[in-house]
Parts: sequence; C-alpha cells; structure tokens
Amino acid sequence: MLTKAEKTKQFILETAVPLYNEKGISGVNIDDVLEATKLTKGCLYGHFENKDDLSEQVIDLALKKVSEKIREAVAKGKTPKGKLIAFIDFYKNPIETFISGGCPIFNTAVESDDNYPVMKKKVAKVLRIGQEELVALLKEGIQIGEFSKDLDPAVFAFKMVAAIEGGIVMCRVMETAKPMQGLLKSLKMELEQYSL
Amino acid sequence: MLTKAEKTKQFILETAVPLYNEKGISGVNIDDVLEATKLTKGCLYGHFENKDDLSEQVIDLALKKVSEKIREAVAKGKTPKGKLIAFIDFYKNPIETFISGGCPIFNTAVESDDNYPVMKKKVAKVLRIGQEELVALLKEGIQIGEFSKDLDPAVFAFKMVAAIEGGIVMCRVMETAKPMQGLLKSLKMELEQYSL
DNA sequence: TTTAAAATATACTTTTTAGTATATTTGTAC
DNA sequence: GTACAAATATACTAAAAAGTATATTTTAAA
Repeated sequence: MLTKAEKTKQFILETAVPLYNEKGISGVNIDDVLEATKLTKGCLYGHFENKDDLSEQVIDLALKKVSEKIREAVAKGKTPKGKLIAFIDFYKNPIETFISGGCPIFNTAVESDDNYPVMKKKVAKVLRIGQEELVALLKEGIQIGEFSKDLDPAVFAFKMVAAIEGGIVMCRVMETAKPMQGLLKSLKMELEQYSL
Repeated sequence: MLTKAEKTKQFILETAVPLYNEKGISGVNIDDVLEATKLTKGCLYGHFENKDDLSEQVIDLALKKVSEKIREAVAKGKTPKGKLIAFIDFYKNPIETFISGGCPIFNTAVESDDNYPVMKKKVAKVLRIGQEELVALLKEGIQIGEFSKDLDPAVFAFKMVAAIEGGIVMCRVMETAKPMQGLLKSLKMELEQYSL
C-alpha cells in the first residue's frame, strides 16, 4: 500500500504533468504547481529537492504515460500492418491530446534541445526506442509477407513519426484538426502501396 | 539612412533572434540580451517598452528572416517541381540551422501554442501563407503537366512541411542529421511518383 | 565649435520566484 | 487514548529578474 507521502508525491506529479506540457519547463513556476495542487511550499519541498528535481520527475512521468498509452493503442492491432495503422491513428485528434497541451515527447524535445541536456537525453531515448519498435514492426511485416521488400523500414518509421508530430504542432497552432485527417490517410495510403 | 537609434534597435533584435530561438521566449531574460549585446538596461528600455514588446519584435524578425530565406531558396528552382525540390532541400542540415537553435517557426509554434496567443497568431499566419504558396506551386505543376492530377496539393503540402519540421526536431534531439537525408529523399520520391 | 536633443550608462527600486526554518497537524504503532 | 514520527502549513529569507530615475555621453543641426 502507498503511504500518504507517496500518494501526495504522485498526486503532485500527476497534477503537474499537463501544466508542464502546456507551459513548458521554463514557463512553469512553483506557485503554478501549488495553485493547481492546492498544497503549500512546505509540503512540496518535502517531496522534491528543488524545482529541477520536480521538473525532471514530471517530464519522466509525462514521457512514461504517453509511451505506455501509445503501446497500448498499438497492441490492439492484430498484425504488423494493423498495429501500424493503430499507431497512425493515435493522434487522430491533435487539439484534444491525451495529455493536454500536445505531445509531451515533442514539446520536451523542442524545449530541451538547447537548454536541458538531461531531459534531452531522456527524450532522445524515448524517440530512439520508438523508432526501433516501429522498424521491428515493419520488418516483421515484410517477413510475414504483409509488406513488400521495397519498403525501407528505417525511412518509413522516421517519416511517419516526423510527419505525425509535425502535423500535431501545425494543427494546434492553426487551430484546425482537418489537415491531420488528410495526413493520416496519406500515410496509410503509402503503407497500402507497399502492401502485397 | 538609419539613425543611430534605429541601428542599435536593429542590432539588439538581430542579436536576440538566435538567443530566443535557442532558449525560447520564457527561457530568455533581459540580462541574457544585455550580455549578448554588451549594452545596458537604460539603452535597451529606450528602444523597447518592456520584455513582451522586445519578445514580440524578436519573434517577428525571426519569422520574417526564415520566411524570406526559404522564399529565396525556392525562387532558385526553375519549374514548380524544381522549386518544390529546393524547398525540400532547405533544411538539409537540421543541426546547423539557418538561425541557430532549429526552425524558429516550429519553435515558436510549440511554445506559443498554450501561452502566447499573439505569437501563436503570427506563426499560424506564416504557416497558412506557406501552405497556400506550396499548394499554388503544386497546382501550377499539375496545370503545366509536370504532376499528375492524382496528387492532392493540400495534402501533400501539409505532409511535406509536417514531416520536414518534425524531422528537424527529431534529428536535433537525437543528435544525428542522418535520418533527414532519408526523409528528404523519400519526399522527393513521392513527388517523383506523381510526376508525368 | 557650440549646444540641445537623442542615445546610452549607472545605480537604484520593485516584483517575482525559489527556497528554508519552524510551527502545526495528521497518521499510526504501542 | 497516548506519544512519536511523518506530513503538511505558515511565515519568513534569498535570489533572480524586471523595470525606472537620473546622470553621462554622443550625435548632429545651427
């Protein structure tokens, strides 16, 4: 059973996740977190060394949550092709995202790039593992004869994620989910072209 | 001729552009700008009302600079297809970008999304106009018989920008320009498929 | 060259944010 | 139920950042 302290800490992290995803690491301040949790400084600093410590654990949780959710979605597909389509459909709605504020992987990637080397490493790892999993899926698809050998797994995996993540940002800023539909359809068509 | 004050103001803006692109709007503070320009507060506040005013003008300039540079690059292409290939090649090197710190359009898009409505509008406009220009180029290509009518201009324009911008972020975080080459090649191949 | 206005520098105040010392409350083992 | 430790709240200090008043320097017109 979780102790009261562990529960509180988890509550703080869970509450802070959307806050960080919306405002960014530099944009969040401690008072925002206190306001959102209705807790006080004494309490917060009882669970975290300082703001950096909090930020790191929040980002960790955000990355973990979204990674797990995507894996869950992908797992619902029956074959490699089905799994890839499930992946493509994951961010069907780029405005109302799983964690409010867009994709935490990408948000953190952009902000950490020149400023937060520790976070940057974390995101890089998530992206790298994600790419490896997608490549493995595409290779499996080729092996079982679902896809043609002309399909380059590494190139397609990268293109897919880059386009989807880029598309999310564009849709959010332009305040329309519409182009996303066309994009996802186009990615599926591309996959279809390589289908046997 | 530019007065001294105008020169100084331009100098501040030009110096601040890469700073903002690297650190983000929330991440930059006035002292960073003073440090980079070797100027003093009195001087800076003589040219800008406050930090928001400075930020807005810096972002304006960054967006203008990158837009112009892209237009220049595209203009070098002879036909619609040539122009599109020039566009695709623009961010060939996602690590050493035109303005240090990645693409200012995307960086600003991500940060402004939930925090800076004014900037968000500016980026949305830049993206919208960019899409319109690319769509026009693709339509022209279809009209003059360079591309097949099966090519959907709006979908392809969106996919292209989303993939490139997403690819830039991924490459930067993973610290490798390699996947970008595969992506750009793949986008060109896609264009080739629709070529007559 | 003189001089008045514009531009810039200096030295300050204010505000915001992070962090801490200590008091109070709450949970739990006895 | 009591007592002790863990958890949380209060009220403070410290640091960082923004912003301002005023002095000094520079520019350019007369």
